[in-house]
Amino acid sequence: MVTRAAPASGTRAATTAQRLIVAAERLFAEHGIGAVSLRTVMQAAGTNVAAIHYHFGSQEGLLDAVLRSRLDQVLGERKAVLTELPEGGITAGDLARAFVQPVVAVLASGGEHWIRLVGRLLASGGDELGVISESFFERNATFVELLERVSPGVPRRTLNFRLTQAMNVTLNVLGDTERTRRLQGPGAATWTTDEIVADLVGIVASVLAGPPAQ
Amino acid sequence: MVTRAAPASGTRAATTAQRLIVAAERLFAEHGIGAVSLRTVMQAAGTNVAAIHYHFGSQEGLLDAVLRSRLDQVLGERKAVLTELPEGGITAGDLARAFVQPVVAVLASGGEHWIRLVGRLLASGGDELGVISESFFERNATFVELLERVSPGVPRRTLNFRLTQAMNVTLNVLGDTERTRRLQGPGAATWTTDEIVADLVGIVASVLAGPPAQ
DNA sequence: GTCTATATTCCGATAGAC
DNA sequence: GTCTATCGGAATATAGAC
Repeated sequence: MVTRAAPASGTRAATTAQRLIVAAERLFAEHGIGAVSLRTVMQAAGTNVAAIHYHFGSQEGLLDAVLRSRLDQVLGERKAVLTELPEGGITAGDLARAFVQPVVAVLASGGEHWIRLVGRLLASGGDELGVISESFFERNATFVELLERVSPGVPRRTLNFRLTQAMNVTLNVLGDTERTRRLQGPGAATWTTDEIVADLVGIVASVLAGPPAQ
Repeated sequence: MVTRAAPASGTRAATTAQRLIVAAERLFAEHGIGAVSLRTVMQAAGTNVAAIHYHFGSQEGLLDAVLRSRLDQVLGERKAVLTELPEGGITAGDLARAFVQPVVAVLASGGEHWIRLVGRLLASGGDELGVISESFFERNATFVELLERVSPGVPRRTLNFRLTQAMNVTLNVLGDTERTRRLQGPGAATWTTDEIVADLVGIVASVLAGPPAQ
């Protein structure tokens, strides 16, 4: 039932709880939460049904553990990136890079499935995001303040709206880079992840800066 | 098994097949496809399990029928909107309005659940989109050509990328307007749908026009 | 902590009466 | 076309041995 913290680096073998989280992360991302049975997770993790109930209590507890497993990394990266921004003269491009970077960091550390899962939950509209929702999405206060400097006079409601959709786009793109490539046509097969990130930052900068004058 | 066309307007009562589609559309949108059992759908539609198998053959056939149920409307609206665009001097704002309008039309005719469902499937990354995928997303050829006039010199891959994300944002916003309001803070409770659409068009125009100069 | 065995409920799909 | 009844299997969850 109790969710343990990640072990110190250098630990030899993955514990049963860790293997369950890794397996659930992938299966939830690929097939959706409701479509994955505990038996499937248990089988992928090489253990038995009782282990899931012992460690996480229920299906919901398992999802919660999966979401928490990379939350600290994102929040820490977000905080670090914000303090590194210069005091004045921030452009929309600067903000876009700072906004996308924490998710890129998760991707680089093998968290593509986590990103896709969170993107799925964001698109689902339900309250399954649980822990994630408040600490990850709604608490964008610092970003909103910085965004106000870039776009003075724009109502706060609109700035929040742009931030929400910037996050939506970021998760949708980075949550499945292979599909992102596939959707852009046959010529995009050699698109590197760095190039995708660069184009993504461009879109996020567009969203944050607001519509062009007509 | 056979999916019938929508009845002529003026038909008095909804058929069993129609009630099943309506119920499945809502349940799939709210809880995800994999999380909805045929028994839940059957109960919401006020019929029995055998009816679903009789009309749609299987769970997959039911999803297919739900997706098709509003596809013609979107495709027709898309075609109409494109032919109404002026020959020359198109702005990114013009394109954004033309891009969003068909989805707004679906929303206005009670299709919010359908939009949310399609948005869910787009975020899921699987191939469950089936019929929708080719005719709705990938065949953006006309839009890409128009976009090339607005943004000359930009690689086609990037234009496709922008269109994909424009659709992602559109579905995410219009698929749950109540949540869109909620996410923008307590002050947004009185946001009308028309105001949301106006801000959405602004974001889509930003995405289509590309990042601002820095 | 990890396993097997099991209790109980629910699932998709079909058969057959009407 | 619509219903009841039912089959075979899979689901969550727990009990209890080790």
